[in-house]
Amino acid sequence: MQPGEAILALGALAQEHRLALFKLLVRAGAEGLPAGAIAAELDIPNSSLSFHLAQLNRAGLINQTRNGRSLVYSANYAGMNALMGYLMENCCAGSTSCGTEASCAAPATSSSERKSA
Amino acid sequence: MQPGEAILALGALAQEHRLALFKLLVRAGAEGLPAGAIAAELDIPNSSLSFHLAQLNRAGLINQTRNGRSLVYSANYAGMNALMGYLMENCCAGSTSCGTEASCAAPATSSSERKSA
DNA sequence: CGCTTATTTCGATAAAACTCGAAATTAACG
DNA sequence: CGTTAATTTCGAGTTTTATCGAAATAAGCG
Repeated sequence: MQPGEAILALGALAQEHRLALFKLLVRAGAEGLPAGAIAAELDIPNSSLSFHLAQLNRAGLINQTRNGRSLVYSANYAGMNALMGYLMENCCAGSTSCGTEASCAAPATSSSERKSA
Repeated sequence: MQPGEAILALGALAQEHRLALFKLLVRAGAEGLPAGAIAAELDIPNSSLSFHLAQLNRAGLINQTRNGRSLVYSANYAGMNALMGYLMENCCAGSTSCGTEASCAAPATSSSERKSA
């Protein structure tokens, strides 16, 4: 993951309605929810919701599929996990004493990401 | 963690310079780095850096201590982990089949959850 | 096929965030 | 205690982001 992608994802989540929306989809699981149901649940005008859905989608945090007339959105767990890994990579510069101190609790996979992941 | 806190933290990280700054501190580990060294490393004017440091500090993502004349900043790993846990809490509404599918890979500890799931 | 419904795009407005030089502050050092 | 070094606050200009109604699009349904 590159800095620009992480900023896109973080910025997508750093907004009241979008955070509520993402967490709603996280709770909903793989089935996801149609846009209309989300708008009703969050009490947001359709046009505003569409804007926010586009942001989350562009950031790779949600997926879109069609079911009949409805567009169904679901959380992209892989994207989320990639983001979290990126934030903690190279924690403490990989020092071994770090993970043992309840810091760097995240998986210190480091894995030296390829540039073109 | 409450939504407002999460938004503050996510917004703090959703910015080019602040993300670079945070990751710099994550790499630096518990020792941290003085403000001046950070400004030099990131090539940001002192006044701009101060603005960004304040944002990260307010979001609970970094700590500040004094060492001689320098103010030393370090990553707050606990704050970071709290944020990541919040984002994935109630993943798939707690269904057991979820964690096994490479979704919800984050620890579904739901440790500090109160009643309000 | 046309009709219906779900969702997105457009446009204008309002609000918030970023930048950075200069001045002010703060604390250590001699 | 004055001086100096490190950092923050202030102010003004620029850029980005959020909001939402109305109109347009797209796709299923009968």
